Amino acid sequence: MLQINYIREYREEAITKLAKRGFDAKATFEDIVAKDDLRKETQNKLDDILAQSNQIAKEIGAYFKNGEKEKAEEAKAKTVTLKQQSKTLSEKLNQVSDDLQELLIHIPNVPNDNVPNGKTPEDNEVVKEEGDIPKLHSEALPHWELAAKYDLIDFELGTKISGAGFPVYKGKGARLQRALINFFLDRNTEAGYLEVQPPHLVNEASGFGTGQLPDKEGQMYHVTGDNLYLIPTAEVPVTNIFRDVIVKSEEFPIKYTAYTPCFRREAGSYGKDVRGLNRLHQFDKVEIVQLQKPSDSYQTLDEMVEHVTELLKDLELPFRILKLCGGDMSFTSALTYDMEVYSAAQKRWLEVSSISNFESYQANRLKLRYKDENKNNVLCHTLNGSALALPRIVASILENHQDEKGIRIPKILVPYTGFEYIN
RNA sequence: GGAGAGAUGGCAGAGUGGUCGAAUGCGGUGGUCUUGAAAACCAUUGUACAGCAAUGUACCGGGGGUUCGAAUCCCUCUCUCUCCGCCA
Repeated sequence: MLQINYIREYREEAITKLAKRGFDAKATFEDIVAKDDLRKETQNKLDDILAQSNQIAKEIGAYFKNGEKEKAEEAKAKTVTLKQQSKTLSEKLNQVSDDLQELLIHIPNVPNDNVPNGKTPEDNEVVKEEGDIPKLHSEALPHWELAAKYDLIDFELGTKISGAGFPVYKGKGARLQRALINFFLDRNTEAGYLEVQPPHLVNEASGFGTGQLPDKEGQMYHVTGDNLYLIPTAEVPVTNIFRDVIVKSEEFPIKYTAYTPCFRREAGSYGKDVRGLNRLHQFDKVEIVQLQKPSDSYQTLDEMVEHVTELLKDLELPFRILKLCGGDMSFTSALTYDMEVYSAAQKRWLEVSSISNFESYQANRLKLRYKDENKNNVLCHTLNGSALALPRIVASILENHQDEKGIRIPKILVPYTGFEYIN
């Protein structure tokens, strides 16, 4: 959520920047400023009435104490109008504040200046491409066939138990998953991230804090009996650790990592996008989250990209880094890098990480602040990224590392899997 | 699931209708003392909105009500704890 003072101060600039993501903010901003003016005006009037009421109440107290009953009754009479006025004004204030909030939460984050122009994924900017795309032998298979051939993943079994998009990992397939989780967590903690295990179901306030609610309600599984949501990413519970918190500036950078399953309804997806491991309703992901001082957050973003880059290199996967264009960025992000691995049998790039700086957008919803040098409370910047999402990594390992004998496990993972080959 | 108790500032914990944004203790910050530290002593120490400021207003789990006046009384919701039951 943007800060009202930011909108007031940088209105034209913000309109221009938001246009980059195809959002026309002009009319909304006008409404917002007008509503905010009205809010201030109403608040001032109300404060004035309340001040008068408080004054009279004090006087009445004093009269009673001195036994001056008539005077007290006289004063009481004066409060009748004030009471009526304060009631009307506070109702109006509530209404105006609600309206204002409603307008504010539907404005996406302002893109950073470095965000490329564009509307669709084709407009994303490739900033780096690394690793060799393997030349597969003639019998090479896509990962869903490899998974069946070596009995690593049973999609039909998952469908029986739950439905499409809920695979069952078996044997070396399950072991590979566990190896990846441990590898990622080890590397993240070595890089200074604190490992946490957060809840997998969150309440409404948490969903609101990171921006999933109210707009993306349909993306999450909703447990209506208890009004809880299954997390679509560990970003939600981990970032919400800091909801309503004022951190000390010397605590920066605050770095957390968590492994969680992620649950996504993915309504409307179809075709090759959902084949095999490409898009699932439940998948595993290790997430990294950082809180930073505004002045340092972009340096932190670069560091996070670098960290994930190292993971991909160590997994011996060809990958590329995209800087997302305005039209392809998520609602809450100011700048996002996507990391994609190449899946050689499918001949497609698969997104395995999305690393974003939300600047103060989430922090404003979360009321997450820090005390600066002048002891003012200032909104933090929040960042997060996948390090990494498992299924597409698995898909890419299976496809890229297949040969006539089977599937070779990347060297770095062998200590975790306990085997070098799947065959 | 049944019965009961409770929710107050960073923490602990007073406060049952007026002078309470809230005693006291701990913690934090600044200072005095000290070669330095500890101890002791003194001072200070919540958040938000409006305002250049003085200051005003709001906040004692959330929402509503009674009253001239609510942390305090009433209603309601949420959460926590204790005991019993069940159970990984």
